[in-house]
Amino acid sequence: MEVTIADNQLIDLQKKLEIFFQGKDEHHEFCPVRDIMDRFGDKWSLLAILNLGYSGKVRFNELKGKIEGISQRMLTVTLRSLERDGLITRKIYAEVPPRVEYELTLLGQSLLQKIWELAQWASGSMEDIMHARLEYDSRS
Amino acid sequence: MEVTIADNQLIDLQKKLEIFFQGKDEHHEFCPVRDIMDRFGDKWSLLAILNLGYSGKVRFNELKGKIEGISQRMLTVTLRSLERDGLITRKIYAEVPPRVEYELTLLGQSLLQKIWELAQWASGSMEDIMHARLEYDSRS
DNA sequence: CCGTATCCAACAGGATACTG
DNA sequence: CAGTATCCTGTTGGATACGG
Repeated sequence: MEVTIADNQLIDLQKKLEIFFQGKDEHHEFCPVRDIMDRFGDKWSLLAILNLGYSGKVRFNELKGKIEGISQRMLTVTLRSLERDGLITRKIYAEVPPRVEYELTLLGQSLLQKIWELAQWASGSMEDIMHARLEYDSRS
Repeated sequence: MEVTIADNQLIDLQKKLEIFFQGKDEHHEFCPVRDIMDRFGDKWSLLAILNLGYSGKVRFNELKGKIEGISQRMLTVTLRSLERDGLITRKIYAEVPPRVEYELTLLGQSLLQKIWELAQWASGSMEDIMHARLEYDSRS
């Protein structure tokens, strides 16, 4: 029986998952995963982090211009949440008019790395997914 | 001026982001990222994929038992969406009582790999995040 | 310029009851 | 067993107006 590289990778991953699953309390929430989504499973966090990674240090309205379609309210909410989790810093300059600059922390940069990899996956898999959808929709 | 490894990695990533951002149409949605979230940004998809990766081939109610708190309706909805995107397969056995088995496709396994890496990040960063939160909350 | 406050609509998703 | 169908609630996030 032939075993492909993909097979080996899956088996490898399954072992890791086994350890991961067994590590959790039987009646406790499966936290790390839930926590990922709570961090950037919303509508704007991912885009905010990507733009901050791309632009470096950015002012509020500058960022607002870069994230197409975001409202003032949601940008504030999103940035506050990221700041609270230590993913970005917020620097206020006591000028008139006021200037506020946002920037990724080291922790934020490490998350950006992961998000980037995920974006790569999405980019590379888009075609497969679209094809699968067309087929699925044509069957029903 | 000293340049750390982290600095280099960030600069590297910024270059990649630059290419990525410039590649998109100026007035077009930033798709790959949005698409990621549409794929598993909901409440249950991630957990479903992780459990399918862990268990291999699973029946409906078996999976329902593994994903704590999910309703019958949401499991159906989640699985249908994953199936539509070609991430899992659904095999119906014409028996009485009926048996339906779900399994990750190769595409699904490749996503699982990415999710696993993300879960690792979340696991490793949890402490930092919690610390940041405590500090943030104490300041306000 | 950089927010906050308030109100409101849309939608995700839970509870329950019913079927092939 | 493996789902639908229906109803209903809570939360997300958009629009708008106002404040430091």
